[in-house]
Amino acid sequence: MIATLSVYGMDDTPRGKLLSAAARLFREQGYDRTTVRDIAAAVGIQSGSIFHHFASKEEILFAVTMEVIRFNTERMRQAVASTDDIQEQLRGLIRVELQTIVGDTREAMIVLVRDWRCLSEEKQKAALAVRAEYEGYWMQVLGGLQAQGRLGVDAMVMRRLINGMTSWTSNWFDESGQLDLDGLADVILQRSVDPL
Amino acid sequence: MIATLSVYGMDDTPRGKLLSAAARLFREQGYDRTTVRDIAAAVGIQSGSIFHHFASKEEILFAVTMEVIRFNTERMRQAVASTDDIQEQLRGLIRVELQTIVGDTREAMIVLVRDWRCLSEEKQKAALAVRAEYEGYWMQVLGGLQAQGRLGVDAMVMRRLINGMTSWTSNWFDESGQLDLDGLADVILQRSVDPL
Amino acid sequence: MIATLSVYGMDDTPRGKLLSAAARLFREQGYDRTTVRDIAAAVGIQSGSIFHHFASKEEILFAVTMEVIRFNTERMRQAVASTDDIQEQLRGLIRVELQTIVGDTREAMIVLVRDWRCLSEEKQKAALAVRAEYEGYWMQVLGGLQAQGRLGVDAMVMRRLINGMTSWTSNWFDESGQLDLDGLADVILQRSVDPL
Amino acid sequence: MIATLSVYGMDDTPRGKLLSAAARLFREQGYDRTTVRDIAAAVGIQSGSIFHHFASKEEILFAVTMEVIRFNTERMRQAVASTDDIQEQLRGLIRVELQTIVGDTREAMIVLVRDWRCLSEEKQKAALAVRAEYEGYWMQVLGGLQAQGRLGVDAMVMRRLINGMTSWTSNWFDESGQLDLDGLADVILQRSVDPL
DNA sequence: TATGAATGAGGTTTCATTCAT
DNA sequence: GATGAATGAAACCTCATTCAT
Repeated sequence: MIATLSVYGMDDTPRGKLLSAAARLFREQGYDRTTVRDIAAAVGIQSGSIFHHFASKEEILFAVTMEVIRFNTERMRQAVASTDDIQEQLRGLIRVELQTIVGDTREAMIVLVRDWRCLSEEKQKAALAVRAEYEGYWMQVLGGLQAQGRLGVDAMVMRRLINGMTSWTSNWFDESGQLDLDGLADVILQRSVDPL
Repeated sequence: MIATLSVYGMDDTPRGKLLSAAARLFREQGYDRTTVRDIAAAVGIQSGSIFHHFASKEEILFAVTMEVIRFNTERMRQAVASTDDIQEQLRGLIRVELQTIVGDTREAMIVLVRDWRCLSEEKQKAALAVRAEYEGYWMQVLGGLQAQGRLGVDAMVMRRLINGMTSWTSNWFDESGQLDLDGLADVILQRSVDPL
Repeated sequence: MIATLSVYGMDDTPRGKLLSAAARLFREQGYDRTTVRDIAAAVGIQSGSIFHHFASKEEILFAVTMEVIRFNTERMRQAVASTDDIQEQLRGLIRVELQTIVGDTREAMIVLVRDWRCLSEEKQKAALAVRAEYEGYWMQVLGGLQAQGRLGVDAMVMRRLINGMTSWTSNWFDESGQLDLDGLADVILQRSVDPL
Repeated sequence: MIATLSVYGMDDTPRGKLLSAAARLFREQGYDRTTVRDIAAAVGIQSGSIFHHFASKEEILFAVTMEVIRFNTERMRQAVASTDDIQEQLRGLIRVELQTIVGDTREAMIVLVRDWRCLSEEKQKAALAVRAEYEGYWMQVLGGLQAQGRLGVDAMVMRRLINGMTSWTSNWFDESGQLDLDGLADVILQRSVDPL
């Protein structure tokens, strides 16, 4: 059910390889502890050559951020579009968000959360603007459920609680464990919405 | 109901003032971006003088980490000891954990989560060892509820979900908003455990 | 009265456009602060393409230097040739030198003085050799006046004083001000030579 | 007659030695071509240590600039104060300016002129503000002579011409030559002012 | 204990130049 | 002739840490 597109822009071009390597290194060591030399070495070029592709180290972080936000927003759009049943829409959103956090965009998502403050305020604003669509899907679905009286709490608060549960999975979830991703999504769904 | 001890070690001594200042700066700027000079300036001494109190910058982070873990573990112990009703014990744990994250130890808790990886593996292990008691209280209570069939999911998984919800509050919770801390604790409790 | 030839070599060819752009940029930013990219961008090509026209960045500076020396030397020759009256010859030299410094070769002349030391010693020597003819005209005329006892000071010293006055005009002279170029030339002449 | 104070701030302190070395290197190689390592090596410290004394390389240039302006302004003040005869005052100004350019502050004066544009606009403004007093002495004296009808040209223009003659001496004057500094000053004076 | 100058390794970035296409 | 990605040396600057005073 989950789309398996490769992340926009993280392709086989020099730029794409740089972004993939950077995302991995940022995740492993943190943005501040990853040197431009590290990134260059990971793709087999000299550190100075990086600056033909990105104006600064921060631009690399920004690019990683934007690519992953755009890519995952598109996934969210698809999840909502795939059904008309609002509860199933929520299940889809949760599944996809879990997928983004423990699956193919895992590296970038961890970076996105942890190194967010390493972006300048300007860049944070730009990223938030794109992120708005992503959150829009959540509010649309949770708002609908709240209107049906099935949430028991404000939609925004519920979004925050779900977001906490999903993002925290990066710290513990083991795909080879007993509980699989869809199972976890179901648990979270069950804790979030009352049955009709 | 929440204990209002001051955090152990973050007292009026030079060392304590250093720790408070460091926790705040680490939270604001991140560990890597906070310089020893920043910390020294915040308490009005020279950067070289810091090394009479701590052997290295990392020792400061470690000390902040350990102080807050010990302090909050003691709070957890009290929360469990304050009642025999297992559901009330869980409510207490949730309340206290929220309190640690948005209340008096907020600075240090954010640092604890975000800058965890800046500690050497050795120090991480040492901190985890102390943290074990903290998590022990949770497993005792959640394990009890699971034994009563009131959890609907593995106790460990539930702990992770709750931990996600509580820790994420640092990103959004506003004490001056409509929902207060106890109200939020109740919402989380309700989502976690089935009534008898 | 002043020749209005365009500077040799600074024509409409790619090489000529490069030289003009370089002279302007060197004047504005200094040789060291002007990048090969700046120059390339100013004429709408890529930086790598510059090296089809010049072997190195320094060769560009050298070419600017040589073009302007040759061009202005020719002007000097004409100024001396245009009259037999020795005082009028000096007036012509002063006028032309002022013209080179505040007029059409202004950019290059400022560069010539200020960024002289950016040329290798070898190139400095080569440029000085060509410059010798230029200074020759001055010495011929001032030497003649000194022989007539109308200088009151050694011809070489007088040449240095005049050169100081003329070259310094790049720092202050405003063509739209009250004093025009010929007027200034007359003032300098008057301060240099005693009447018969 | 010429004061032989050592330049303010260019004393035996680390900072003073740094300034002297920097002035010499800037003069020899130009500001842009002088590296922080060069300066550090010249006084026998590591390059990083420079930044305990100056916040940036540009601050060193600025300090050199300001010290020499202040020092020479004080000399000018003394030159004017030393006599009431206006023509002798002018002789003093010329002598002192020549002294600043070929004598003890030679290094810094050449730098001041040639690398002026390497200062940020902000710093240029700050330096000009201090320089105003220096130029004030010239305008006071030349204005006085103009009022007596002994200048034959606007005082401001005359100041520019003299400034050209004096500053250019850095390119040619040889103290061991036939003409000494006072002799040169007399020549310039003679060319500038008509006798009563 | 406190100071503050010094260290020295290492960070990001710049840039003239090269070269395969 | 032109391109533009890559090089690699070197630039300025940062910063945890040391140590004589």
